[in-house]
Amino acid sequence: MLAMTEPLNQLEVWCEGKEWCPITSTTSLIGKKWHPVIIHRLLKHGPSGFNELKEAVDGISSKVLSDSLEDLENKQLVSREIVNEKPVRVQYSLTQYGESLQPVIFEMRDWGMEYLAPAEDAESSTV
Amino acid sequence: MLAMTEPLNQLEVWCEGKEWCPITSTTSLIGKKWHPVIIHRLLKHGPSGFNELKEAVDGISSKVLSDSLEDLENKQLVSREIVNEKPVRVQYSLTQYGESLQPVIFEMRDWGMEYLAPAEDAESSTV
DNA sequence: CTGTATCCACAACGATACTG
DNA sequence: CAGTATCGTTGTGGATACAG
Repeated sequence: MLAMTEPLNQLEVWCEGKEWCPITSTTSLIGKKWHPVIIHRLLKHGPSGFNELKEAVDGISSKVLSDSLEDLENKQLVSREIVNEKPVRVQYSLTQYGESLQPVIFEMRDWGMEYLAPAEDAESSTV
Repeated sequence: MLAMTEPLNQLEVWCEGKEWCPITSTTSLIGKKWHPVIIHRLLKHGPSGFNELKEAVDGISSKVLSDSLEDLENKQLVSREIVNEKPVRVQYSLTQYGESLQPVIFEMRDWGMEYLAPAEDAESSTV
């Protein structure tokens, strides 16, 4: 009811008619634990260095971040560029393809904000 | 509470300030392989039986579907109701909470539709 | 029809330490 | 700064068979 009404008809065929499923396809790309957070960070702050990401994500280890970035690179969602040789400086950024995920990531974020936010007594903080 | 513009500022704090992250929280709920597809199916077709889901999802085994549904139940996203005793009939449906995920799931689906759809020469299918 | 019981395989994650 | 090397643990999924 949101936007399109026509193109979605195809969906019924693909998704319920088996064989190919847009959702399964999408999760196969961003379904790993840290992928959405990493992508979100890149969406919000633009190109970032390895350690910048490591700080921002919080909780992720070097290895897992490294693995995740490599995976995202293979999937063409993130690009890796060496900016400096001396003190090695690498920059990770979203490809156009990766940026197209913005609506998905933001929707996930917004939902989490609305339904999973830790209890906040802020409203009735007048007490 | 849906259309918020203010609260999002909090996000920067929570998500980049560490500690709590809406995206990580969301993926911890629907981040498993089949969860999004199952939810999507329930969104589109409403309450369904076990085998109905098994058919619809395509590729999922009894065990994994069972495990997934149990997990979704524990997370309060899906409710399980026994409709009939004779020939056992069970019905799975989304809770209100689960239904609230619609924007997220649809966004994933739409993105997949747009960017991952298998090449279609449908345009020139006049043959 | 609606599951459970097993068992196995492998991917994913995490902690720690080390390197250019 | 930007990773890699190990190693171990757990998670997740898949195949098959069986059961209420």
